[in-house]
Amino acid sequence: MATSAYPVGVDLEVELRTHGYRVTTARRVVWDVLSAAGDHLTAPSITSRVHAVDPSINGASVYRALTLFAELGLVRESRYEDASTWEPFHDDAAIHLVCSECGQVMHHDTELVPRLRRAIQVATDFAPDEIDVRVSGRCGHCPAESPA
Amino acid sequence: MATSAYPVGVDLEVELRTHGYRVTTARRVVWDVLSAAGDHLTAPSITSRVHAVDPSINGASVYRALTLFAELGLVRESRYEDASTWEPFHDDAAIHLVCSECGQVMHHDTELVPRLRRAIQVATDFAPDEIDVRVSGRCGHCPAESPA
DNA sequence: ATTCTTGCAAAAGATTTGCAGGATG
DNA sequence: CATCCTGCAAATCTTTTGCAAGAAT
Repeated sequence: MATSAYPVGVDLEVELRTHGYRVTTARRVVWDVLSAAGDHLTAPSITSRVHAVDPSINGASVYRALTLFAELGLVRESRYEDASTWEPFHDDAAIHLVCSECGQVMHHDTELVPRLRRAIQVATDFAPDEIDVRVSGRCGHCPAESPA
Repeated sequence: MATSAYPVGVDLEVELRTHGYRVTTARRVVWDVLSAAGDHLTAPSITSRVHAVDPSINGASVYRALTLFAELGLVRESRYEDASTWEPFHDDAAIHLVCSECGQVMHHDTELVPRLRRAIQVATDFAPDEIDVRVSGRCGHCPAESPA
């Protein structure tokens, strides 16, 4: 059950080299973790996943990789006030379905997002930029709550 | 220019007393900050706003109040992995419009949210619970970027 | 008066930074 | 082989918890 719902479509090595940065193990592993995860992750959770792959990679390097990726526009850092979560940049129309049971995250494309954008433009004086939709619930693989 | 876009509609004192908790200054101030803010806030930002009102309230009490409010269902704690933000509980259909310029947050009700819920139910095997929509952009009061 | 809550302080966890050695181009 | 990156460790900031004193009922 691969979780990757990300059409990654970004060659990390090319991106790094193009901008004069070096391709290193730490950066590759962090990128792999982000690509595989499919949803916003906090730095600590990214770090622990990175460690599962290669425990020799230091936490500080994870932070440095994330910061770099953000500068390159490869990941999006969501700052809800001052708490950060990170995920690979992806199209607006993809919304997040987060299963409360198993933590699995799916992406779902729907024209309702562009539609929502237009609705906002028409109904308000707000000029929308990014739209972030997150839905919690139960995925198809997790059994419905049995009556206790 | 009141920011409060929240139809609060909750009497904190009643909620507390009903459940056997005491009405204290700390709890009242934290509640006021949340009600006035209008969007997800992290604990540190809540704490600093609380301190602006009453510096004698300890940071630990802010955390304890938030935890209590969450248990009472008065606020919603959004956990994106392990980072938390808090806001007063409100109806699903209200989406967040966050101005990147001035930080102002507006709520906007739209039937597209319930519609989105139905669309998910129909198109996927995911059973949606809470839907959280956040839109960044520029509000009507902030001037469009002038060509540099 | 009773006991729930708070403030304080210390502990545990998250994030940033300086520096010397190691890997990359 | 020049220098970019990393690991380490220390510093800083966020969040949690124990305990005795202070408030709310």
